[in-house]
Amino acid sequence: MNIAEAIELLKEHGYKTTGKRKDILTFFEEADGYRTAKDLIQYLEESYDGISFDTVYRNLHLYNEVGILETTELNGEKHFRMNCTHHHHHHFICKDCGKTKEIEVCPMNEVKKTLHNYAIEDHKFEIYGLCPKCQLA
Amino acid sequence: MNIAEAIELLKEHGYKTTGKRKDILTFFEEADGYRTAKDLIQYLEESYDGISFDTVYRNLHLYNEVGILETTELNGEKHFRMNCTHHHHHHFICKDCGKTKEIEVCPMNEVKKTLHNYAIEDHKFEIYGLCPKCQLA
DNA sequence: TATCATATCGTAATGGTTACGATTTGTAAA
DNA sequence: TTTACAAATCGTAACCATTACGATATGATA
Repeated sequence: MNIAEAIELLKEHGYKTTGKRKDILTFFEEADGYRTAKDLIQYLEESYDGISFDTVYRNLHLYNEVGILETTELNGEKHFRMNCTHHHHHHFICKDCGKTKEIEVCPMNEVKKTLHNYAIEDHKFEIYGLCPKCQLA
Repeated sequence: MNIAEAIELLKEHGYKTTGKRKDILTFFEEADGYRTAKDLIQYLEESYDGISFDTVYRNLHLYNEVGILETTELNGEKHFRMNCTHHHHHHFICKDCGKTKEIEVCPMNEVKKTLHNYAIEDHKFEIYGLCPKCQLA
């Protein structure tokens, strides 16, 4: 998902294009990994003095709903990243910088065989640790 | 992990055995699935009027540290269950009742092959949905 | 049974998130 | 281009799970 696609998606859903919304997209495009609401607020405050929590959280939820962002919970805090739409995969997540590496392995087909009569709605497979760069730092 | 093992484990680590600590163990043994701090407080208040948050959370953390409980985060709230010590496995978790079913599949060996130079510290593989009982209810 | 480290209490503080009335601003129609 | 209005944002308070702390009570050991 890139910025142009995201703006198009918002328009399709009838949402307005505002400066802040564009800046939020820019932030996540540059981030290339998971970021928190706090990270985003810090970024936006450079351009907008006194940005409202309401604006930040409302847009994060909106973006998540329409599929621009995906989210995961780490240490009691929600983290967001640009959605990878192309195909199903999972992530290695660096605990230090938040950057992710795609993992192609998904064991769900195998798992489904062992879960007769269970209604599977969702699954989460994440690997945590330090990326090569952050090990050196 | 059963209650006797857990109490033994606490003693080994030099922690005292109190009525509340035993009751917390009873709660989780009967629970047979993931429960929140709130659930536990509700249970303890039946026997102890005005139980302190401090007591509840301190003991939950303690139990997690010594390996009596394992924990996961669902919907922004920490959930705890008795630790399954016997072997490495993952869980299907029912969104309704919190009960779990063990999943023997673990794709980490395969994943490790694709993560050269990454320092893997941890991983999470969980399946969410409704168990057979909760689908009927 | 005396001692003392540990456990608990009562409650306030913290941190992330949500909510809301008032105000501003894109957008599309006139 | 102006108007009209729904949507977006602001400023701030409330919410909820969790953490923290000084004072008090209580298991465990000697």
